[in-house]
Amino acid sequence: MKAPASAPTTGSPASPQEPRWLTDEEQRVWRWFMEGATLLDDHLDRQLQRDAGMPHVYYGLLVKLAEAPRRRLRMTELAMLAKITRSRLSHAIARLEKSGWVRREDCPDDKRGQFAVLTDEGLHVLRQTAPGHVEAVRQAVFDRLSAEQQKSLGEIMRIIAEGLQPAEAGADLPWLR
Amino acid sequence: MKAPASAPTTGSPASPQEPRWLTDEEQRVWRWFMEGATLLDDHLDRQLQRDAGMPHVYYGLLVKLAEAPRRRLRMTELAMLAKITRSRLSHAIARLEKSGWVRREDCPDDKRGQFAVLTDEGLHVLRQTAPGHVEAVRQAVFDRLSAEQQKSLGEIMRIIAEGLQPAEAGADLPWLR
DNA sequence: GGGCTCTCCTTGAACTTTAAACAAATGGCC
DNA sequence: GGCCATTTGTTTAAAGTTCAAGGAGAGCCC
Repeated sequence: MKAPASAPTTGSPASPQEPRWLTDEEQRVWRWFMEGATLLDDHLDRQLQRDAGMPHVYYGLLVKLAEAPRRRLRMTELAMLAKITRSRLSHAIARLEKSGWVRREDCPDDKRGQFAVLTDEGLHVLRQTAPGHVEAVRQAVFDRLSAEQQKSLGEIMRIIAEGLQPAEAGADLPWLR
Repeated sequence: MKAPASAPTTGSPASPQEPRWLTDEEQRVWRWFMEGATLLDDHLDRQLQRDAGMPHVYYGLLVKLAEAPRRRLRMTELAMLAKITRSRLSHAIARLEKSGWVRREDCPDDKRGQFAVLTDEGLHVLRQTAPGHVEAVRQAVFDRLSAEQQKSLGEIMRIIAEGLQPAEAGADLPWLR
């Protein structure tokens, strides 16, 4: 799907080395993966845009804040938890601030630092929209999979995720993971 | 992760019905899913942006065109295959046209219609960059999963994808799926 | 303290995506 | 033929994301 099918099997490897093409079976897996992931993310994005007035990623930010100690997190910490760049987070928080769901606060210890703080209004939106969102996730994913499949899915995605975590990520931030 | 943990189990269902919250275990699965999918897509996006000068979705469009009969597809057909809106496709093709990798062609049968055609140059870029891309996919996914896991992953994602396919999609387009 | 490097976060421009509105062509129906 | 709903693809503007650059404070070494 994403790449030409199996390889024209060669004898000795050439200089740039014969690419390890995907087999037909691997291609099928890969195609379903991309298709499922795309459709799911688009679906949840539309659901949240409609019901909560924000994209999926922004919703995820509010959730992280809601779970944090005083409903607040340092920008860098939030960025790492949400797996997005600080730049993207800056823009996102600016938008959420404009919507009144998050406010910024200076960090007393470090004058460079900023906290993103979930406002009462933000918490309210989250409470209002969480049920609908969980239901959407359930209908799209959990309702359709057996207990075994759910377990597999978790393991598989954990493996993939951990493989892509920049090795040093969080190594020096003990309070992460 | 995406939603508060398990439910304050109620006796009788309330009016808007007690939300079917995710259990802790489901939450873990869901968190790894989102995290893995996000990291993987970002990773491949960066890989292709760096090596091919285009985002992952655009690369996917070139692949679809390369696999199509005369390296060409109607806009609507391509949009359905790639699971994107026609609007998005219009913009994408405009960009790819500017890069010289795709050209538009009028449809003789239907004056509204347009074909997107993969140019020789486009095919060349694809050939150049496919090996690197497959390798990236392999390293991030297939090299890390057992045969069993690969099979599970395919099945699971197929189930999710098919559940989200608008039911009528392609029903009237027999040449699709 | 002075100088150096690194970290924290923001900014602006370029690019991509979304959503809504639209023109043109088709196809069916009378 | 004439009308009307639908399909096809594009366009516009607003929203979101990426990339490279930069200001400002912290940390360290002398």
